[in-house]
Amino acid sequence: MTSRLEALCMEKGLKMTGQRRVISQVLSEADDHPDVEEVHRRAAQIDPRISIATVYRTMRLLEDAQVIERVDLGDGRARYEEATADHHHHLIDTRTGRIIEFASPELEAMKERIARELGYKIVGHRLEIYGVPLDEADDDARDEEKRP
Amino acid sequence: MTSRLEALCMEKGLKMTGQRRVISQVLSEADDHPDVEEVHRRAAQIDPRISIATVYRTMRLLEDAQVIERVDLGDGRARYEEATADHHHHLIDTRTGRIIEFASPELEAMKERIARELGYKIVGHRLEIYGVPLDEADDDARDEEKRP
DNA sequence: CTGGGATTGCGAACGGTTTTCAGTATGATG
DNA sequence: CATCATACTGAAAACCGTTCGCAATCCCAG
Ligand SMILES: [Mn+2]
Ligand SMILES: [Mn+2]
Ligand SMILES: [Zn+2]
Ligand SMILES: [Zn+2]
Repeated sequence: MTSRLEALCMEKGLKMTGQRRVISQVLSEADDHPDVEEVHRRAAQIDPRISIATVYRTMRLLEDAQVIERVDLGDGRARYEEATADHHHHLIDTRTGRIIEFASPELEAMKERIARELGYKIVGHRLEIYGVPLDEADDDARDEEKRP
Repeated sequence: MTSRLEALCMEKGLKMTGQRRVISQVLSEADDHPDVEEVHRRAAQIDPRISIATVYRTMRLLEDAQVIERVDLGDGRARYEEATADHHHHLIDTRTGRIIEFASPELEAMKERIARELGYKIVGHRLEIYGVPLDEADDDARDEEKRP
């Protein structure tokens, strides 16, 4: 069956090759934020003769076509997720690497207001929060108390 | 004369070499967000035999010592600025590359609240806004009207 | 002054990404 | 359904910012 992303690609008039079909499927089934190597790993499980170069090329193609979005989480590599109607940001658990998505209309509005006050119209923005679970953060505080 | 950053380095007990003095001076005099190559270019004007490897090493040293801060503006390389008491973010003019600094306690508070609601304590965060001047943005809008 | 650990310059190595190029597959056309 | 121009692919090389290994040099506590 054709995946969500494959359908989207056809709508956009992209030439559908076997490789693109496989990569589209992988990305449609993903509910995380895989990097290129991870996409390649998953794609290779479906068709082992897909090269990493093709994955790189396809990710760029899909990004330019606005089918997927690049996510920069501060580790050296690009991560990706399916493009969605609803905009969101990421909170990264620095202990586990777990990624929590969140959206905040108030925050978006505030950001918009700040730009306007500076005389600018926003064309893009980036926000990530790095954090540790509140209970484990307590542990940290206790640790520091013991070593002043 | 010893630069602000050189004094700071000595306070922190870092061994002061000629190269570190020059790089400290360059960074003290900078009021922008230079990348490593730019710092090297400026340092080489003072002492042409400073190598880029030493600049890389020194930037990391100063960053670890919290004397400077790394700024990630989304172009592939690391940029730096003197560490200041007051935290701020950057609005990048995508037309000119100009960087405007701004701070917003409300925004920081909101971000803090969002993390708390998700059960997290913030240990770091990143926010950049990319924009175009409001008047030029008007031009864009007009352009699009003419080509619907 | 001096000795020895820290620092430097150079070039090689690195990791993620892009490009080159010759061979292959796609899908529009007849 | 066969043909064919064209776009795409795999493999390897190039790229780019950054780090590393090593021998030579420098700092500074004694
Ligand atoms: Mn996401
Ligand atoms: Mn700044
Ligand atoms: Zn947002
Ligand atoms: Zn902030």
